[in-house]
Amino acid sequence: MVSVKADHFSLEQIHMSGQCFRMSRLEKAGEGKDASLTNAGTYEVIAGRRYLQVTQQGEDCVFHCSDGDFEYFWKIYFDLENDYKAYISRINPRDSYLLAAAELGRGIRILRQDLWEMIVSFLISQQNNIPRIRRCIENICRGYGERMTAPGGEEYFGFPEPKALAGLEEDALMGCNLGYRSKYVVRAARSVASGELDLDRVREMSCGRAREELLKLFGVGEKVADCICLFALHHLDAFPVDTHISQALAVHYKKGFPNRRYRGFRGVMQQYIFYYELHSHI
DNA sequence: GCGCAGGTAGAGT
DNA sequence: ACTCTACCTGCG
Repeated sequence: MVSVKADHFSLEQIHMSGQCFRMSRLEKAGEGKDASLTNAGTYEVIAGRRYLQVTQQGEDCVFHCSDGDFEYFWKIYFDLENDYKAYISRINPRDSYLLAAAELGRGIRILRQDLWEMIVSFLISQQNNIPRIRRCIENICRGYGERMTAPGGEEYFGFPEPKALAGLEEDALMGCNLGYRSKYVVRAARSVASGELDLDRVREMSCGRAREELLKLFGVGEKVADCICLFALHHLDAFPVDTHISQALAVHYKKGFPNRRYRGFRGVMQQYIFYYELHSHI
């Protein structure tokens, strides 16, 4: 168990920001509606083959893991060392829209998630909704991932390795409710398993080169490539434009988003806008 | 029943 | 270089 003070950090907001599809609030007796009001709760997070329970009450976070796992994995995963207040302070004081978005989502962090898992997750995300994306990924893990037991005894499924999916028929994952995205995932698994796409090399690449490389995958377009760059490779300048962002830009940034001003951390601003568009709606 | 949900590939101008 | 459309599925 590791206890830390985490100022302006919110598991709930990270959960609701829709960047991580294997994070869920654990329903415990006695934690009803009140819990969300005080920003308190316990979440279960599965990342690749790892499992974590983490509890937050206000600024106090308790990670239910060893010191080593916290220091060398989860602290990095949650980007706890990064100063997001510094990003927010760079917002144009006259941009009331972005100020409001950042204020609402100030507890968001850009996670450092597994590359392969993000490739699959965002292949599935296209023309889809978040609840179903979660179900699709859970189905894939249950069907093809390894059954694991956490130190605390919890049973869960790790995310399947490329090898485990590469041998499937292209439409096999329709059984996991992926629909037409099945062939995208199977073909991506083949590309990685065959070495055609070297994930370790992609990790070493610049944002632009990584994006270029990811775009070669069947089913990966600009938006999905940007999501992978942002949520797996932690290229904070990546700025995925989906339907929500596109609409927000059309309303609030008719002259275009101020890319110059936010260069280097545009992806953080993207998340504030995305979160705001999804969760501030009246 | 119909449109939409964190888009993309492929065909047609 | 654009614009248009089909595409699985489930929820309002």
